[in-house]
Amino acid sequence: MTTDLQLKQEGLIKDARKLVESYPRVPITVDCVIFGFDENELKVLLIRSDLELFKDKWSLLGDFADDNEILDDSAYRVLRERTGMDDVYLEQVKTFSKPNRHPGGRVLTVAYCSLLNIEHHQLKKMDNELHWHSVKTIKDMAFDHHEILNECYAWLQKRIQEHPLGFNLLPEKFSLRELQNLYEAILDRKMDRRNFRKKFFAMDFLIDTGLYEDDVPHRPGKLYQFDFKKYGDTKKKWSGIDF
Amino acid sequence: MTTDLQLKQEGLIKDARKLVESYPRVPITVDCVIFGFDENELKVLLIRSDLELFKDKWSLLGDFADDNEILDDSAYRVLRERTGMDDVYLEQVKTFSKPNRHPGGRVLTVAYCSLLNIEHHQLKKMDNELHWHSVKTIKDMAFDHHEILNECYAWLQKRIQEHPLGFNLLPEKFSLRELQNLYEAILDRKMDRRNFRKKFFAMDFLIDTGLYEDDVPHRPGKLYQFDFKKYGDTKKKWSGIDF
DNA sequence: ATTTCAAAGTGTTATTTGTACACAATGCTG
DNA sequence: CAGCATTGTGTACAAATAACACTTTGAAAT
Repeated sequence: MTTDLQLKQEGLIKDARKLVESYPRVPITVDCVIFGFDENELKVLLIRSDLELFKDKWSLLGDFADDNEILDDSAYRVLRERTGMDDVYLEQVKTFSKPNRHPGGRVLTVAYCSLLNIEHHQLKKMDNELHWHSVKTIKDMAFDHHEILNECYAWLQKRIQEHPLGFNLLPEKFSLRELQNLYEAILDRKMDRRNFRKKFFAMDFLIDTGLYEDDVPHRPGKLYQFDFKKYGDTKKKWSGIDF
Repeated sequence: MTTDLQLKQEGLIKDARKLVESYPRVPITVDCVIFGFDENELKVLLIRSDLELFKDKWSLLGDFADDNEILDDSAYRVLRERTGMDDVYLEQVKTFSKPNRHPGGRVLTVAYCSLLNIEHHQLKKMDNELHWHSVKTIKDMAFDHHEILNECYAWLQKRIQEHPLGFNLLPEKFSLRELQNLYEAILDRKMDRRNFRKKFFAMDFLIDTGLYEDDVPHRPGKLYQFDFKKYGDTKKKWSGIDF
């Protein structure tokens, strides 16, 4: 049964469609800034540009958005396809729209920031086009990807002081030294060991596993886990890392 | 003179263009969440939806992006066209991409947050389609605009504690009471008057104009200006409003 | 003129948080 | 079993925050 109202609705939707179709369209990509932590350095996962024009340059992991795909899903898809990992921390950071940022014409890209544990990620798909680069020294990036990286890095520095993101970059069990090394690498400054410990213990989100490091040539440190559940449940304030 | 190298370059660019052209395209809009402050309330400037389908709903100020326009410029254009104002605070907040967020088909929108002084803005263009609404009570918004508003409001709450944005919402000269009312309205909580003053004076960015309020039925307060120059020059830390 | 009112303006104290700093305990190595 | 490197811990001082009350001022009402 088709009522007048339904007919009218359909007409209005057709109008809306006509309006939308009268405007220019732009190809959309997502680019993922995938951070990892290894050898006490913050790393970013890059791929050799697949554009012949940029054949000596490194590129963020990205792809064109599929039709009717919400962009968060596009970004998860890129991660899955490239790293084989599924439950990775991911967050939208910023959209880049300079008309000439892509040599093939206007392409708008939405940058996502992602954090993963390098070791856990088995690199099944780690062909020789993919490499981890030190964030501090990487040069020669394709497109405007260096600008995107810088924005995401700045975003991360700010974000990690407000939320417990860092644990996504560490193994499930970690020592306090590893945790501090991570913070020092990301924030690019030294912190006092005693105050660092005090701060984290005061937050009360670290679970003592009862285990110890076993591959160090000195007194081994305790291993902890981050209590994601408690953090999620209590919504207790993450008191911020300021040092 | 055309060298081989130039020819090759042109070939590569053509390839790149072909690649880009093989992907789907999406219409892009910008939507501006324009905040104002009036009657001790945070307001947002909305327009009656121009879509017949949403004729009883309110819409953010937005427009489709022009060809080859960087989106920041699109947003400034929207502001200029709608409010007649040119030097308005504006910042990109987030991109929204749900495939069904627009009834006329997929439209991606980039949300911008903007702060302006309601009184200063002469509303030359203030036809009766435009209205200031209380952020706390507004309902019946078109598209996913309520979601966008909420994200921008949350963004503002966070941002105003880290940067001196609030002054964009006030007249050039303002009393401390007005400033505090602004913070209380945005952060939605009461603050201690003495500590508030102490904090702002300690930052040392308030210029005493020597003038006083003159339209109040009680002891008039001093009027201050925010020292944008000093703030910009010194990059001195904005110590944050926590109360 | 005097009183009343409402908000401006001001300081102190207690508490919490941040910072600086040093020494004993442990487990591995040779 | 001595030496080494790193873990683990506590205290004192400084700075920031939070709580709190009284005096001053100018306009309005009487």
